[in-house]
Amino acid sequence: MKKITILDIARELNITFSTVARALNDHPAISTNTKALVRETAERLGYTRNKIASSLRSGKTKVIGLIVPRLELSFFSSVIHGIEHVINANGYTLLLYQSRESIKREIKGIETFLQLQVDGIIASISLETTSYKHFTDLRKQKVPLLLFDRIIENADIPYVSINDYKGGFMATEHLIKQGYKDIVIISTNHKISIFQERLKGSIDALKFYNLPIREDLIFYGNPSREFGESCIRQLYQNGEKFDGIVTPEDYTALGAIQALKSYGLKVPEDVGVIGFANEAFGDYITPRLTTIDQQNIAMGEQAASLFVKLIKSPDFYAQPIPKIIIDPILIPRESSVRKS
Amino acid sequence: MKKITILDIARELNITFSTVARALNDHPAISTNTKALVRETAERLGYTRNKIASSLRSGKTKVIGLIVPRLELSFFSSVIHGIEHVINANGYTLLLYQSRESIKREIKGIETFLQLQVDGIIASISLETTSYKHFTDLRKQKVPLLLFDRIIENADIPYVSINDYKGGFMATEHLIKQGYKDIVIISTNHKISIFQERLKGSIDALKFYNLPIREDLIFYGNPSREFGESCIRQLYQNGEKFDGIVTPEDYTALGAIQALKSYGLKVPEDVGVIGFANEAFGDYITPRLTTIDQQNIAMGEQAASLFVKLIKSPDFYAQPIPKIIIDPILIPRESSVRKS
DNA sequence: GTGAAAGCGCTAACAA
DNA sequence: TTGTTAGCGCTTTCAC
Repeated sequence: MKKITILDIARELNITFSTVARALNDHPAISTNTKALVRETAERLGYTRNKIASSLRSGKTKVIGLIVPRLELSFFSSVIHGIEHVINANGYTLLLYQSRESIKREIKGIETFLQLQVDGIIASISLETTSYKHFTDLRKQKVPLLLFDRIIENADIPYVSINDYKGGFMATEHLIKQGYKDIVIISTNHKISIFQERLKGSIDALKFYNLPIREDLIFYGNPSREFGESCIRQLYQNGEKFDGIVTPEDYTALGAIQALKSYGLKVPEDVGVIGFANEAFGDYITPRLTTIDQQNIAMGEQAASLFVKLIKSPDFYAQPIPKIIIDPILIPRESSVRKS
Repeated sequence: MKKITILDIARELNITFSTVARALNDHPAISTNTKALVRETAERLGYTRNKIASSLRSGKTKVIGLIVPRLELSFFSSVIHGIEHVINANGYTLLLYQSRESIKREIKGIETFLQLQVDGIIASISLETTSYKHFTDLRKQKVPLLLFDRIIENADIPYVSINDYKGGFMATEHLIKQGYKDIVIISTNHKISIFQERLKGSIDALKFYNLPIREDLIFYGNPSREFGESCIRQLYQNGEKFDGIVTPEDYTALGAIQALKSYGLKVPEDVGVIGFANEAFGDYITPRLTTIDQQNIAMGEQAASLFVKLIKSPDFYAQPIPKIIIDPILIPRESSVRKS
């Protein structure tokens, strides 16, 4: 079964292939009659437009490359939900690449996307990423790039993210208002801005409420269940007095809760715990995890909408570079709310 | 900054563009010297191969379309992990489309993929899918198609899945062996084979162990947390006697456990619960959820490997159509194991 | 309202 | 070992 092209349709109707092409593209100068005829014949012959050919000619692929660290985080899968929705509605398709938190793979993904002539790239950087050349180069090459969540500040690249500083502040303030006083801050040793901002927010909340900033109650590591557990273990072994835990993301909070339970400490009665990111599992565990929601689907939709809007403008990188900052939302659940 | 093509490299070196093309493709007939020169110049000028042009010419895009119902299920994101790994190692890229359990979107995805001239499609069908024309048509058009997990039987389409019958049997047998006697089977009203097989397995396990098959203890609905809850509610309201719950997937099990807890029933002491699919959250909840693991990453890798192997053969659909059936693995956790 | 013709950047058969 | 040439299927400009 040979593939049908516009030439086959043209032959069938005794017209030229350029008329067919125009008819299929709904060109205004083609008569309604011809259009109908062409469409009917296309349908009958089982024609499928070859987008590769049209992309080569037009220089547009209508494909957008998406780089995410990993799909296993429900945060990213929900953002993708939002992105895909808007992107598809605008006639684009998503090409997916997972960096798996590796800068090497991140670079590889960009390279692949460029070869495939994507119309642009949407990305959230890997935890490992500290050099940004592969992203700033895109700007130089005038390849549309938009970052979300894990963004790069001051790089003249448009982005959509939440106010992580505020998120960190809110989380910590929430624990304070619930009456927790000796608050442990678990942070990370990754340089990416979101975690730095959350930490700043937490520290400022302590200051704001006149609580001491104790360096021995601040932990830096690789955000994960294991790290959450290990922090609690250390606190316990050192006999530290503490009653609140602020974490950089939900998995760390999960590990912390599990470790606390294993030491016979009750959450939230003895220790209050708050996560960050509103991963789906937080609603299922016992106690249900208080966390900060990042409006995932909205973030995805806004990122995609902004991207689509910018890509239509003559210069994607025209100043001023738009940045959308979404408000974080506190989701109070059991892990931090003492029944009085 | 104009895009660099092989012509620019050729001009720079005073050779023809076809020599450049050959050098870049490591053609054996080109001297090592020329190759080095070409590569160096390409690098220096910042050349990026235009895969769209090469695809148009060669008829191969090295892109594989992937259709999954939804990324939010950790099952699918892990399978993708496996698929992406193998696919990338073989020089392919993944184009992603989520059907969101809608047959309409599923058809749309296939259409998009065909227009983009993907080299093949890997898919797991939506819950809604009962007519398979859009898939069997692919076979007619000789477009490589491989299904995984949610497959179509007897359609002469290669697939990779687990032995769902065995999984259903194992799950039910496990409860029986743990001493549960009045076993509720929650199944679905979806026609897709995996759920039908799991149900058959469950029923056969009851038969095998001489337990009665009670139609009033079998539920059919849309697998979800809500459905799990509603089943328990009905059982409770009808005053049914039961002590074991077999579910079609983990979210239904989660809902069941939450409902049981709300009625003051203890899991696993009063009622044993087993899920299916080994979703990530099962390990985090209280009690930890016993489930059936589908070897997600391995399934992805095997699916991708088989696909890559078949696509290299002269006829993707050569008989006999290969089918890989992976063994399910029982993951006993707290929700079904009575401490004696 | 439709036709003619050029060309996007590359691959590959055929020459030399 | 390298050059010449013809397209892949479409978009698009210029004619008429």
